[in-house]
Amino acid sequence: MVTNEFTRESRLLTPSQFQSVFSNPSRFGSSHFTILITQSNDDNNRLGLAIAKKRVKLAVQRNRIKRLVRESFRLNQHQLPHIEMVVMVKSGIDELDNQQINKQLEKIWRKIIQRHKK
RNA sequence: CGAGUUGACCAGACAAUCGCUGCCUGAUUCAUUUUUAAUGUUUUCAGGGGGAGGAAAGUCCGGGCUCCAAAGAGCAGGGUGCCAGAUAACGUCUGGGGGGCGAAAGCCUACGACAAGUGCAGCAGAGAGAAGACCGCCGAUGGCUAGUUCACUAGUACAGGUAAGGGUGAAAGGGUGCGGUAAGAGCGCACCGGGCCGCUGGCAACAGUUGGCAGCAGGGUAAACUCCACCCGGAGCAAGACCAAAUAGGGUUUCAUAUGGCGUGGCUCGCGUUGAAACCGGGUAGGUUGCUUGAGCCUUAGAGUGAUUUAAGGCCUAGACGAAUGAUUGUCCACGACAGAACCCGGCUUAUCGGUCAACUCACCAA
RNA sequence: GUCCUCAUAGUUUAACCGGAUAAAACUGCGGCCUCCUAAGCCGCUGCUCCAGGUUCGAGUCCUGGUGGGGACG
Repeated sequence: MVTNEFTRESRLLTPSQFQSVFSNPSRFGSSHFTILITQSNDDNNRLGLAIAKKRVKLAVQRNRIKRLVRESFRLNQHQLPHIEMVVMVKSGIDELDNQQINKQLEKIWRKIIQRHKK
């Protein structure tokens, strides 16, 4: 049975968890995203978000981006391998609309899946 | 109906699918206790109902709350500034007064005191403060020159007089008119304006005055120092409290007593704390709590011009913590602005697509 | 989230107690000199972050805003 839930177990919660990703990452990117991933220790995928105030000024826009990333991750998580990832953004992303952001994310997921099969 | 003013309210709607969060109910799992059963910082599932704003923002004021001593005395420092009231409090609000703008409704207003003292005003200008003679006017009086009717007249502009006029400047020591004079001048008078004293109205700010007094007055600047009146202790939920890994900072008793060091705004006082020995146990990472029922909202009635307040009845309306309200699709319309709670309230300020309602003013038309 | 600070040529600093032309160095551009470059010399470049207010007068004083920098678990 496949559910599209997004619980606390699918997130990075503590600073130490974030550190483990930052210490040994492989990078993926697009024009407005940078994604760091490492192999997960158990069966869960974990997502962490790092959206700097410097990159996106307004709180409304930051929230919007976080929601879109989570939503996309939620819908695609079962296709991904068991990894821990941190999503970072580049400046200018707040000028994109929802459809453009979703397209970019889907591209990245495909890249990650392909890379992992090799 | 047109132009405008003020106040209040709303902040796309509906449906389907997939998700997030904590609350309630029921079931389930686990743990503990004395078996039936109860409890819960346990696990999972189902159902129900709730889930960002008018500014949540800037952090500009004011409170609550918490710790520092229970927040205390003095100095320093800061704030406010017409009057009265409202309030928990305010730099906010309400009403009133003065001043300004507008045809009106109405709007704006840091608006105490330069007659307590000190300071400032470049350049220009003669002079910038109880002033001043550059041009001008006069030259009565005194001087000089001339005349002769010799106790006078004319001229000169030397002494000097003069604040009317010109000119300088942001600003030049009441205004207009008449009299007056050598020319002038509140020098005198009339009116206007202002001052002091009184009276009347008002709680007061202030207003009025057909009353009296003195010709009239030292202008501006206090968002210059200052004076006067009133107010303010400091930090902040990363405050603080509790449970507690690693590591090694503490409490009690006795002794000691520098008036030092540290803790609290800047200082002084004051207060707390300290150094040694013995005994006993303590608390960073992390977690829990503080955390939402509150100066709360709605309705009705009373008091008040109003801000507001009193009473009765009803309601519970976000509490997250790597941070919840979303995404996709469809339909409709006026095609959706500014923008996201983080301890909580009262304000102010700033950003903002539009829409609805009420009251009032002016103009036009009709009666 | 809370608490502090700063803003002047392209950059780094000045400008007294508010007083009229906002000063200096480096850089940039144009010119002179030189066969060319460097050096040297001359000239140019400003809404004092923005908007109001106080004052006769504001870079300076007051109020509101904008933008940057920093500290605290």
